[in-house]
Amino acid sequence: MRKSKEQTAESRRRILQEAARLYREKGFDGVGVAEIMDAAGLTHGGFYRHFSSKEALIAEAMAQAFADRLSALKARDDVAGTELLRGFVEGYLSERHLRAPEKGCPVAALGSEAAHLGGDVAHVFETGIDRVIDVLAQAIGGDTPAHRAQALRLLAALAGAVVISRAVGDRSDLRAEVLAAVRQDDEIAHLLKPG
Amino acid sequence: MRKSKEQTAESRRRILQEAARLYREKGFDGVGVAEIMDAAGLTHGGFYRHFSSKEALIAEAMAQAFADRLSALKARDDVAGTELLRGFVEGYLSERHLRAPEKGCPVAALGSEAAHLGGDVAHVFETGIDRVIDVLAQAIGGDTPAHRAQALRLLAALAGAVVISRAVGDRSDLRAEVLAAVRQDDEIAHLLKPG
DNA sequence: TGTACATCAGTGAACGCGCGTTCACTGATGTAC
DNA sequence: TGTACATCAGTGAACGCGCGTTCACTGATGTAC
Repeated sequence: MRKSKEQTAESRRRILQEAARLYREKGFDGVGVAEIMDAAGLTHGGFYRHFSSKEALIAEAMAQAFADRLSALKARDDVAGTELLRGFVEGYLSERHLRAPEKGCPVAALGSEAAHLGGDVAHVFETGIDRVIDVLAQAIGGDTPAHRAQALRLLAALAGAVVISRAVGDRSDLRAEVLAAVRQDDEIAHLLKPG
Repeated sequence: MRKSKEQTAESRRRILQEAARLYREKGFDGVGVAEIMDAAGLTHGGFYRHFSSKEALIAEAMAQAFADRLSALKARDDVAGTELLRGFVEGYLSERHLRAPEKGCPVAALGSEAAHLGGDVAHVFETGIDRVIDVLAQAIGGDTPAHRAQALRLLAALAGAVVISRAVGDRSDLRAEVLAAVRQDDEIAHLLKPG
């Protein structure tokens, strides 16, 4: 039953993609190796041909999740920085993002759980967040400390708002209230203005 | 071995206090019922004399965590609103808070995990956050929608910054960078000004 | 190019372990007379 | 106030279950000649 190099690489890709999706949806402790392998169309026994442990998979899956987000951002390379920022903020604060963490921001979906892992996972979050901040700072005005600071304020406010929104549940008045409040922030409202 | 009503109530209090502490430190899936009972000085078998399930304990322990935070805030009833706010923000963004999630904000410590539980836990988070926002809005200027909005922006920015800081690990340059960036936010910097 | 053999991706059963939960039991507390 | 009995907080062993991980095995792929 040995598979070709291409098929092996393809299996690995599917495992990472399903892991990146399922972890964001259910949390690191909410998904087992078997469920991920099943979603990838494999049996759980073969897992250790690809990864040395569940924690190693988590680190690589999070790198995948950040890479996906970055390439989605950079795919809009043609549009102006202000357009990119507006799309990012609108998407981040959208009902769709709240309801689909499995396709969304790893920080909002898994930030507080990642803190318990440390090691490689912390490093992946550090690198991933740093690159997102780079892209956002560039879109705001350039790679200066002041623009990076504004990008970090933006990400913190958005991630905090989404964490709160998801924690209180979808039938809470607080959800709409916190989303509206963050939209009204001076710096963020400025990014959302058309033109 | 039956205990008096007072001792029973005292046991319940200890279980809730240890649960509130350990969950914030290690996450809901990172602590078992046995570890909490042990920390409370009991054996695990007696757990179900006090709570119907682990999830019921989580809900009550989170209510306890929010109540503790609120009473710490309200204990400073004598000081002016601006002093209360400055103390809250300084404490939230302090290295001590980053390093001691077990005594800190439940949103920053457990927000993304709470989203997976829903039900009673979501309701506890909703109520707890709502009350914190009430106190902060009062300290900012009163119970108006605009002041509540500012309080929500503040909590979102602080929680987001702490989630990011803890996720990237304590040896990351990003940690200091995000904390400094949030401190420089216009609304927050205004709260931090003395006088 | 063809053959013989080593490699190794994937299977499915099995492992030990810790988890949430249950249970029979103990004996001090609370209650009814 | 004292006595007899019911209650029930807490103990410690046991339960079933799902988890991460290991392993013997299969057979197609890759490699060496």
